[in-house]
Amino acid sequence: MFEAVSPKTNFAELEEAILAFWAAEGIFEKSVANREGAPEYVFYDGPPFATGLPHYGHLLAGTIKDIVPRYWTMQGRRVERRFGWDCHGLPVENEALKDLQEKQGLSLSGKYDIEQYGVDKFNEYCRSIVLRYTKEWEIVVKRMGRWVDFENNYRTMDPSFMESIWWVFKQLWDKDLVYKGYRVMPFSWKLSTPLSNFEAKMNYKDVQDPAVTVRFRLVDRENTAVLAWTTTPWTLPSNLALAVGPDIQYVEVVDEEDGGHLILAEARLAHYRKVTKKSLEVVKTHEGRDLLGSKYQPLFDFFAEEGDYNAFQIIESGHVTTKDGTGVVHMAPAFGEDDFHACKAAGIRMVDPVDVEGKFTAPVSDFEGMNVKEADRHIIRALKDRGLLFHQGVLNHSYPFCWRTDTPLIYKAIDTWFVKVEAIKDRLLASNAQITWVPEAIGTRRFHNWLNEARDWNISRNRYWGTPLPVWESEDGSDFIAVGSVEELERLTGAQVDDLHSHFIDKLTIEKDGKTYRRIPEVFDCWFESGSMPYAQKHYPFENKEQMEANFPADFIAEGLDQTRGWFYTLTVLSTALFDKPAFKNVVVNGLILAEDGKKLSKSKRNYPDPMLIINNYGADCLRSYLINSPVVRAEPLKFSEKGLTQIYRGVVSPLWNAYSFFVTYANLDDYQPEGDLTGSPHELDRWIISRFQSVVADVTRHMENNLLYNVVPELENFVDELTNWYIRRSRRRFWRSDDPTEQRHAFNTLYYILVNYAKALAPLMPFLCEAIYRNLAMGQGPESVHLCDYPVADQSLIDTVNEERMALARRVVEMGRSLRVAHDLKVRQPLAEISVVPPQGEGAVIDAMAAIIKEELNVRTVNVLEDETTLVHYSARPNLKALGPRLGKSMKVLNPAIRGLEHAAIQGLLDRGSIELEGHTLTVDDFLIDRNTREDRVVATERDLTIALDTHLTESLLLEGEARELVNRIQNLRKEVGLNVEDRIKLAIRGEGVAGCLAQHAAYIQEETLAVALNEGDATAEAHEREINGKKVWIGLVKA
RNA sequence: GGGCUUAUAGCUCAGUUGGUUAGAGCGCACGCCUGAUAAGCGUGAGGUCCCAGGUUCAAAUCCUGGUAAGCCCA
Repeated sequence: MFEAVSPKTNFAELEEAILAFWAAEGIFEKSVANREGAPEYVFYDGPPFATGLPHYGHLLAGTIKDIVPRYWTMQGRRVERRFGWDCHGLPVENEALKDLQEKQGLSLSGKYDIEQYGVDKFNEYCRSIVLRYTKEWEIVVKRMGRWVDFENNYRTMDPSFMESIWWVFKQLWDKDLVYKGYRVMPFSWKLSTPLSNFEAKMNYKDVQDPAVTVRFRLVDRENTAVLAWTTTPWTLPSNLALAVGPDIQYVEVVDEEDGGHLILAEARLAHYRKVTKKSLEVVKTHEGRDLLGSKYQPLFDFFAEEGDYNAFQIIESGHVTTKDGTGVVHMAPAFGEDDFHACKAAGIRMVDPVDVEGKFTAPVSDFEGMNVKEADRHIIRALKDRGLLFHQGVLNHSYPFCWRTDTPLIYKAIDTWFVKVEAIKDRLLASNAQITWVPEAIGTRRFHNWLNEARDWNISRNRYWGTPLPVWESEDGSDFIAVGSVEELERLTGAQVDDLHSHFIDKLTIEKDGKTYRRIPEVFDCWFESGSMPYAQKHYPFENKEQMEANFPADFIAEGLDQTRGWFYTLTVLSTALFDKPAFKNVVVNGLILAEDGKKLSKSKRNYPDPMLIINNYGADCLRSYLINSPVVRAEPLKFSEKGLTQIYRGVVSPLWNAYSFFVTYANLDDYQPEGDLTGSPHELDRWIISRFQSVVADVTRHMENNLLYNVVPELENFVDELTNWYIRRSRRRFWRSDDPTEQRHAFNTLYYILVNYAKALAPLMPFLCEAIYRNLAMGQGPESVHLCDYPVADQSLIDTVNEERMALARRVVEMGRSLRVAHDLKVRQPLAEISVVPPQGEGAVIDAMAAIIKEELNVRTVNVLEDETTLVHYSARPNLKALGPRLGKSMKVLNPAIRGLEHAAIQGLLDRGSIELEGHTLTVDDFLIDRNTREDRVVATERDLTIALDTHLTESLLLEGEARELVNRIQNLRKEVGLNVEDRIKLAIRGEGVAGCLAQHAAYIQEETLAVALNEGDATAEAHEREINGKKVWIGLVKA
């Protein structure tokens, strides 16, 4: 006996019971251990931050990361799955700062505050909070059915992980792929720290800033100046160049005030005439490129010596526009990213006279110690006094402010360590070419373009909680030592090292050749850390050397689209730099999950349902299937909708479960045991569903091999429909009538085979339901879990194409028949004498073979195969373009209307003779598409090569039979109304106009269908119910026998 | 501003190498249901394939240029 299965099972409870079973029996561990010695299928898990709770995006990625490894496990591979945590970085530091504020009232903001609080205390605080949500993560991830090892997880803050990062860095160092440079970044002088671009975007304000237009006097032109405009006057003392656009038109105008000549963009002239109320007459025009190389006098002489190093000349920059200003841009390379790059290209050195608190330093002696913003007005005054100020105005604009302190940000060059990505660009592209991307365009276009335009990678951060850069700098700044392991550090410093965080190692100094080396202050970008994951999770090369090398690169990873610039990139850069290989061979990229209204998921707006609520309502299997059956698996956005879940539930989960419940119910009634050859039934329907199932297995296997997960669910929906709404519905009686035990056994064997193997095929996608079905049906035979089984293989010998085609034709006839009945208001309960079928060429025998099914489905007495259809239809013709087009080309222009104009008789002639002459061409039947058009006086339907007609003439006999069926229907409804069980026997009484004739013919049929042991005998009239049949009244009474 | 993606029925989406009358589900309308399932079954209506050009005998499909939305970068 199988365990009874209710069609109304609570799936959430069922899933939890299965989770308990997996945990108790260690099924996940067994699924890995069972494949010991088998070829590995290598999976890398991208580490999330545990500073927040998991959302749908994580659940989706987790589902993909579960389905694929489960599939390959069943295909015989050993798949190790370790969870990882991203522990370092700014998000953690910010969380810590917030926490310290809330819990201890400490308002630490910026470099000095943190250093005063103590980097050791701060880092340890970060360490203490970084894993605080891991328990919640584990609960949700497990509840989704994801199998992943949380115990042997990796953490980017583990000493072993950090040591491998050092090793990776040292490799790059030794390959000369690391250098120190500058980068212009948003900078908070209040916090004395650079901010990320992301942080800089967090607090924009509308403010008024001074907008000054300044004269830069040319050296070799008497009384001529170039005008440049800026909203940051404090950067003018650091000016080292002016930039123009080579293709921009410039004009030279006369300033009537002093007769001097001024140069500015033509497009900006009108603006300046307006604001200065001067006529500024044009005396000359210049192309931007003609101005390149012109020397000018520096505004101030603080950095006059830079003139010897290419400064104070006009250079070009692609960023110059004529939207505002003068079309000439003042360049202070320390304070603008575009300035920095343009000056670097022109060979100009950088000067930075502003300290970390935003104050001018000694070289700018006039303003030394003054905050830059405060200095603005003093600088303007100085320029005015010296006649260099052309115009002074005010600009309203949106400007970034520090999100922590609300002070204006400045842009400032800071020391930065880079990896030379540009130098290895070709190798990166070569690595990418070895990766299979789903969807393909991400790899061939998006990622390819990104690599192609890659700039050197800034790997250092001026923060605290991270893996320190293992670089020690000599006191005079002339020499660096890079350290690649703990052992090396211990050897160089003589100290014992247990923890690599900065508060443990920064005090260690290295003495070499009489010089003292101290560690530089920077820590790694956390992307460098996660990009080192393939090596660091194994503590490579300090441990697991052979194991790691044998299993690199990964077979598979799966992450979101945002990782194109994140993990996908850093993995690829490091693996290519180190080993000239990609870090992964296959990747599935998922898109963004949005709320139902198309907006971003937002906790505060509550525009999406809580994941745990969804899981409890629909089950994790349903959620998994929904997520996987959506555009999000092709890297497009998904609007999360509960309706979509209902659809999966109704379309796949519920019918599958009901089919299973149906099987168990009847199998138990007849004490069925699977025995013998389960696929040996000769029955048409059995062979059909078994054949269809092989195709499904073959298709799903193909999709899984290619990681095309989004193709899987539609395949299943279609099969479930075929299984329940055709196979089971058509086979129902075979399961409950045991007059032919062999026939019944075939039916049970078939359905048993389908369910067990379907459970196996679906197990990676719906691990819970499949486990439940498998465990009940297997009855202790075979492995204890479906996930320990091998994946089913499509058996080609069971595929019967002829059978499938026959069934498809029969289903088409039935569908068209139903459509005809509805269109002509002929209800199915009324039997009809005959259906005439004009089958496609040569398919007459098929219709004969399928006649029984057609008769029953359409309630007709006979199926008549017609060879000549012309009594039912008349013809029209269209050209078969696929055949004619390539052959006749342009002639189609005349042939097309000629063919469409052919009359019925002409087409009939074509069909008889096989060819026709038209417009000078000889055309055969294959060159045409013949349409059959129904004649309006007949009940005829036609569709492509198939035509059917219903004989609607109702004889007395047909009417009586129809009446009998109506009676059965009313009686069955009554049985339900009075609360009888399906197996209860009844005594029946029927009275009414003209029912006598019907009863005389069909009493036995009525009794059999309604389980009536007596008809119109004895006491059954007591409770007579009035009903109507075809406009006539009948009275029906029934009592339980 | 740049790169990529998307645009097909009221909604969510399929649509193969260019080929004829472009499909599904939901929703809607009508009908059906006691022997698994009302979270069911059947039938039907519903389309300017974003716009404009181009290539071609033939374009939802290929090309060019727009428009709109999304993601990433600046």
